[in-house]
Amino acid sequence: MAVAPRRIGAETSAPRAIIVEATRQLIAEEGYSAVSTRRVAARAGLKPSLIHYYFPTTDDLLVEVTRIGAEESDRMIEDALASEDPLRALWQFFVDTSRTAISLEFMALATRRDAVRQYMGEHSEMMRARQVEILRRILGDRIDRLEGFDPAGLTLVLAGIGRAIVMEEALGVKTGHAEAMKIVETWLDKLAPDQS
Amino acid sequence: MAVAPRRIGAETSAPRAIIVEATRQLIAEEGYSAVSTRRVAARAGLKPSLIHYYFPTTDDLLVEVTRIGAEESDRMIEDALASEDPLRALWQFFVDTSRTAISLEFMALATRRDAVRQYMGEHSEMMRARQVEILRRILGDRIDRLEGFDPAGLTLVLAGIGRAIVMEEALGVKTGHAEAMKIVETWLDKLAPDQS
Amino acid sequence: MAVAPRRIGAETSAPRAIIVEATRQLIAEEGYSAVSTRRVAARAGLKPSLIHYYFPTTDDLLVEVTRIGAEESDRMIEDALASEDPLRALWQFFVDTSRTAISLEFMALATRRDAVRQYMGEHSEMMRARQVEILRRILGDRIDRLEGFDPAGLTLVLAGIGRAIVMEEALGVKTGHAEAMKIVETWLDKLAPDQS
Amino acid sequence: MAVAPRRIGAETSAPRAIIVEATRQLIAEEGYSAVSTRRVAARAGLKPSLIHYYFPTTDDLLVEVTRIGAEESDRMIEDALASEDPLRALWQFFVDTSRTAISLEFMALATRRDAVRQYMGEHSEMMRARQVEILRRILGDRIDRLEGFDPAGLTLVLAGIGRAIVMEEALGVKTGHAEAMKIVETWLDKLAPDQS
DNA sequence: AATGAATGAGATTTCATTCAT
DNA sequence: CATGAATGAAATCTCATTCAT
Repeated sequence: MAVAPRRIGAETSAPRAIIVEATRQLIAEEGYSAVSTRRVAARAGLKPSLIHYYFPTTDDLLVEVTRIGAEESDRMIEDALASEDPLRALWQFFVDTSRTAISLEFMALATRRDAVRQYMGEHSEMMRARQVEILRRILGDRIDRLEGFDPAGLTLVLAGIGRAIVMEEALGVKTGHAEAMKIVETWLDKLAPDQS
Repeated sequence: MAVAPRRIGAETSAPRAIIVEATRQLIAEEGYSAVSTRRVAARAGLKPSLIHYYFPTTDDLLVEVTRIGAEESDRMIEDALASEDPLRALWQFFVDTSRTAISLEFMALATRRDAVRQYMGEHSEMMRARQVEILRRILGDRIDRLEGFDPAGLTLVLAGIGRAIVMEEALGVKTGHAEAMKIVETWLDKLAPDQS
Repeated sequence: MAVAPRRIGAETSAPRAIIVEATRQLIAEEGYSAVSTRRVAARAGLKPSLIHYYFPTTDDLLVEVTRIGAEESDRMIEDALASEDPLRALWQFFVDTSRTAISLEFMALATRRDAVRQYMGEHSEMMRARQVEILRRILGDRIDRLEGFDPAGLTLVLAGIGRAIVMEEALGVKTGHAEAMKIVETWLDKLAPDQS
Repeated sequence: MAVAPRRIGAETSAPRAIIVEATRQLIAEEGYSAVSTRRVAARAGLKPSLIHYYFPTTDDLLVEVTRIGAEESDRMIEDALASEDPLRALWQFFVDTSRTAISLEFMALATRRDAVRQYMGEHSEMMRARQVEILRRILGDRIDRLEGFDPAGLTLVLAGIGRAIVMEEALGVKTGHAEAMKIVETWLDKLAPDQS
């Protein structure tokens, strides 16, 4: 866990966890711009000063929340990759509305905060590599059933389509969603393990 | 255009256009959260009060910038659809870094501002429908060369993949980009008009 | 009518009357602090600049509205004094909720605006004298039926009690209202003309 | 006192008391509309930000000043009711220019601020009831010396006449004041305890 | 007779951060 | 380990008024 060396409060201290969770909720419900010392304190039921005691700057807090969120995503992706039909499970993860919505917030946040961007970049690269590694092993030659496809391209393609669907749903856009999902299903069927 | 009847100042008035352009630049360079009376005024070289004279609320300004940006996108998409290889041109548009980056900002903005979200939703739906209409006519039976594909799904798939590539590039992520582009190129080749 | 010599728009011009009426409504509904160039213009359906064209300063407008309101009160008081039972009619006027509420606004306004205070003072003094003159003539010796009473004191007493009742009603206070009205009725009965 | 649980700073903290007192003076001298962060800070000799540290919203400050002012009135009324000639002492309180002037300001304030109106309404009702209770006990049957009078009506009548006199004095109106005071004196004489 | 443009001032509120205890 | 106090900066918005046309 040795990630942030200059952390002050003990990593397992209750207030610290409460603050991080309150911030996560705030971002999920009102967007990253709603994150402020006061708002977080109010939601956590703690004094504003305590937020700064645990997280000297707002950036520190945002990076930590990003890190915790990323770790949760990691676990979900690992679970997906370890399931019976890893590719289909991965796709389910990519179109999971609640997860993707907050992950888009983190992405928007990354464009504003250098510290967050750097963490997100490194972590995304790492997770992409991890997915590719697993998929390459699991899919093996089956990937050739889709002309021009490669595991690395496939993960990006699925992630991009999933995110687009979730993003557009939030805007009320519907045209093309069912059709896009059908296209993806065609691929998943072709690559499914039981398809001998 | 007959959009905002209570608009102050002619649509072509110099300060109005200057304000909108300054705001667009600000969003492109520093994100939508950088938009504030002072920042816009400073960049536009105008007095802060004048911003509110033309745009009573920040929402009014943001909606206008969104509208102007959407109109520019419309023109680019129409140009793409009217070109020799419409699908490839559309794809070029979707991976155009400068355009997509700011469009992602508008999307993030939409999650925070009701007025922007509504406009974005309606406009996106409209443009999606327009693309589908044109592609359906242009591609005709050629769409069957790609198993499971349909024009409506195709536009979403291309847009999603394009956006993902641009977004990840901003984070410094590279794995899978070349491979994803190769997958798309395979489709574009198959659907290209000259491939009789 | 020769009241304000430096008036610009013709006194009978339509916009002028519309502005004054809009301001009166604004004061009645939202209090004098709601009076501003913009708010008045919005309610009158006119351009903000036009308000300043007719009333160079906000004070000019407020004094005019005060004047018009006072003139209306004058007419109502004159009607009361000319009626069959002038004293009872006067009392009815003093407890008329809608009239008294706005008159209290004018009073609050008077404490803030010198021009309004001066006008209000002079006008109140004049109307008090007018009421005393009429009551003295009408009541004659009947005033002696109330020990220690005098027409001048009587008008102030009735006005004060009426205003207190209206003011307190606005606050939701009820205790003593019915009893106070009963006290006043005792006086009115004693002084009534038909009581030979 | 246990009124505002979320109050920042001890009730006796120096800056807090200074702010409240500065606000009270401001209201007394220039009216409630003169109350603003800047004005209060300037008069209190404190930084504007500190005002909002102690009173997050202007309403919070106004309600507090109203509450403090009401408490002072309470004490004065209790003193009056405990004196030798309670009714005369009460009347002295009602025509005390400095007290009544600011109390009229609070009343005007109540029409604009919901929080103040509610507090004022509840408090006025309570104090009226308190006065009635004491007067009923003290006056006993003597109240019958005034035809049609009742303790509840009497307090309202005295308060209304007193307020009217103070209010009109501020406008420079004089007619009827001496006469009205004479009427009240007649009542006070009749109800005085020593008149056996 | 009317109006659009412009602007300096100020109101209200929120914020991140520092510091002393 | 925690917190109350304090503050400079800025965000959003409203306002009265002036001026040129």
